Amino acid sequence: MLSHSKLKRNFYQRPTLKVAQDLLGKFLVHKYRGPSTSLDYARDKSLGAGKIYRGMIIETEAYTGFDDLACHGSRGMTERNKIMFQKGGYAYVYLIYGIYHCLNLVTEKEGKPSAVLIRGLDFPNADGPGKLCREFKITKKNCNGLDLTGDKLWVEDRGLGGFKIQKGPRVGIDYAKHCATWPWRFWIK
DNA sequence: GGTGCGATTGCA
DNA sequence: GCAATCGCACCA
Repeated sequence: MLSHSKLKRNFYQRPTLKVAQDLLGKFLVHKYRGPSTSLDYARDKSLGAGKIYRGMIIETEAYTGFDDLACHGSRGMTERNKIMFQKGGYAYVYLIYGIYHCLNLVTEKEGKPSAVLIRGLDFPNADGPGKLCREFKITKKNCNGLDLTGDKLWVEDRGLGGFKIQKGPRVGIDYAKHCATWPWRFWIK
C-alpha cells in the first residue's frame, strides 16, 4: 500500500462508528486556493499559488440515523443538512453560533443521514471543531458538498496506527435526551 | 413573516 | 458565567 494514499469512497461507506474511529491517526488535507489575509502573506509568501493545510485527526464524533436525536438529519432532510443524506465521501460543513464552521465527513449509504464531526487535529490552533475550520480555511461556502475523493479536500492514510482509542459522550448535545450519554466521541493522545 | 437557538470559543 | 453573531428550523 502507498504510504500517502487518499482514502477512497469505500472507506466512508461503512458504519459511522467504525469510520469515526478509523479516521483517528489519518491526515486531513485542504488545498486552499481562495483569498488570503495580509497576515497570512506575512507568514508564508507561497500563499499566492495556493496553500496546502495538512494535520493528523485526533478527535472525532459520530452522528448517524433517525434515532440519534443529536444528528442534524434525524428530523428529516432540510436545506442545511441535505449533504448528510448523500452517500459516504462528501464534506458537510455548517455554520454554528453564527461565527464558526464545523466540518463533517459524510458516511454510510445514500438516504441515511450520517457523518463524522472532525473535532481536533494535531496542528497548532486546530484543537476544536471551530478552531480547525478557521485554521484550515474551511467554510460552508468553499467546502460544503465537496467530494472527498476530489482534489480540494481529502483524508490521507500515512501508515500511522496502533493508537489507543479513548471514548466518551459527545460534547454540547445535552438537548438530545437519552442520546446525550452515548459514547460516540473518540480521541487519541 | 416572526422568533429562538445552536455538534463553539474566548474572555471576565 | 456569559456574550458574540447569523443561518435556518419551525411555527403561524
